[in-house]
Amino acid sequence: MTTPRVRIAPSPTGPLHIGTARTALFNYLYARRTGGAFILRLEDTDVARSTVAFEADIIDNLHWLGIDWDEGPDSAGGTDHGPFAPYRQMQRLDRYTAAAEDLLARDLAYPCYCTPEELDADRKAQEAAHEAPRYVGRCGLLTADERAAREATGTKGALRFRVKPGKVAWDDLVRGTVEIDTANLGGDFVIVRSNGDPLYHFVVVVDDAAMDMTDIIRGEDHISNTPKHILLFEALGHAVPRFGHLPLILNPDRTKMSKRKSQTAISDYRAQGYLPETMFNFLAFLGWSPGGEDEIFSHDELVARFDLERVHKGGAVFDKDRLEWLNGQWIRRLTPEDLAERLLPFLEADHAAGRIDRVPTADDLVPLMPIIQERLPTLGAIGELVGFLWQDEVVVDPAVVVPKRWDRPTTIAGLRAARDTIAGDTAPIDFEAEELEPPMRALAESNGWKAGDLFMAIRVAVTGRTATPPLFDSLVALGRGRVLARLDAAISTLEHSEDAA
RNA sequence: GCCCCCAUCGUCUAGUGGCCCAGGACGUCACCCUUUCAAGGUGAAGAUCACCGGUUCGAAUCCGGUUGGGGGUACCA
Repeated sequence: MTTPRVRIAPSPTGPLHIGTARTALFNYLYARRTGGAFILRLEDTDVARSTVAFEADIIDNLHWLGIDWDEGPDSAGGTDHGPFAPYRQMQRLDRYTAAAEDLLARDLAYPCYCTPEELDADRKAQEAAHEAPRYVGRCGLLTADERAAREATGTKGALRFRVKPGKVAWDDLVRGTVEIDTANLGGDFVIVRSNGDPLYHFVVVVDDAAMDMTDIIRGEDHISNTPKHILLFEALGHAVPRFGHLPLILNPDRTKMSKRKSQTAISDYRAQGYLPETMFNFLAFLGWSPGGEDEIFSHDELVARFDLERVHKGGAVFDKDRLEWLNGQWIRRLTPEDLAERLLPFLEADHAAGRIDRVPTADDLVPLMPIIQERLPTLGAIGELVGFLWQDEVVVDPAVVVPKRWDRPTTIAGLRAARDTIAGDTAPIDFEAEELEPPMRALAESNGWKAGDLFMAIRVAVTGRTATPPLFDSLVALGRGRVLARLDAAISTLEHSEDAA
């Protein structure tokens, strides 16, 4: 058996899509598992919609996920490496032209001069007769003289591939035998536009043949295109590769995952603080599972276990809740240093957006990791969790700072007592969590307060919010000076908000 | 319409003829832990394996049909 050669061939007409990433991942995993080659090829023939920015997004995010390739473009707009370079279709146009001329010369394809109006009329007639829309083959019968006459008038024809009657079957890598009658292909299909641009079905096969692909692993939405591709491989005189069709990734309503109904750009997940480890792990489990009950697998473990035979046939809904849970699992597996490092860009973004007033260093962050690591669903949630640490001042809502069981005067008294205790007026204390807690509990007890109420009042006064990491760790992180200042500010706010109480 | 694919808890899935009146995970609920929020622990609810017929001593697993869902039907990719 020859070494497998597989590829992912995205169009740079949009950012890296979840579905494309999953297909890339399965191909990558298959190549790495079998010792084969994984190739990236850019299908940029849709010039109007392709951009280098999208090219960069695709390459960058594929790398971010931990996927690399043996042949293909190294960077957006850069050079390609590999024995079959170039790997960008716009740089391979001469090959499509040559292949098209070859098919034309062998009468496996013919020029079609039908106008859009004629084609439209055909379609309408078929629709009225309740027939499947198909090209009627009008131009397939033209003689050489008739063609010459058309050309003489300056009419440029599109090139149509002759679909031969019969059935095309293949042994799908994930579904077993699939058989389709070519009568259902819609007639002879266009492979080169009248303006000379080669079309998808044609270029994909010319390239897959030229690049010696052995296995075409792609989405289920390509099943009905496969007969066309097989016919083209045969016409080109090339061995037909194996095909494997992956189940679709679905929106919650079970339709094909789309930008309209779901978040589909990998870059968006990245921007929200999902780890590449999470995405790699999660995507691998969409339509595949290793069989056991473990669900958390690293890149290397996945490479070691991946098996095309265990790929499912049914579509899989993209479950964001599950993604978030998995991200939490991966975040908790990071070392404090690593987590702190990865958090920095998100803090910078919060700073740029004005949500925090200064950005801590990684060294500032590391000691905080024990109290935030298990509370972070995504890296992007850092500001929401402990942004109060880097804000110059917090807004305290008088209605929120008063605990449910307390009234305004009690809250003022409680905050004052806490302030004095921390300030050391009544009893000097070291500013460490273990040293802070006992005197505060004693304070609550001597006043007949529930410790939880006192703590909540302090929490809101100092952080502006009701949900935070453990109170005393938060106070220590803030520092004595700022804690005192915020307590004073909160007390003052309360004193001047009689009606709110 | 036509062609094709698919079908186990709400979701991701285990299961390849007996170990399954179906196991795990997410989510949900309850309890424990607890200064809040998480995390963690324990437990619960949740699937007559879409339905109907067959094959078999025995079917979620094999076969046929039905229903449902999805995909495709371009001079898009």
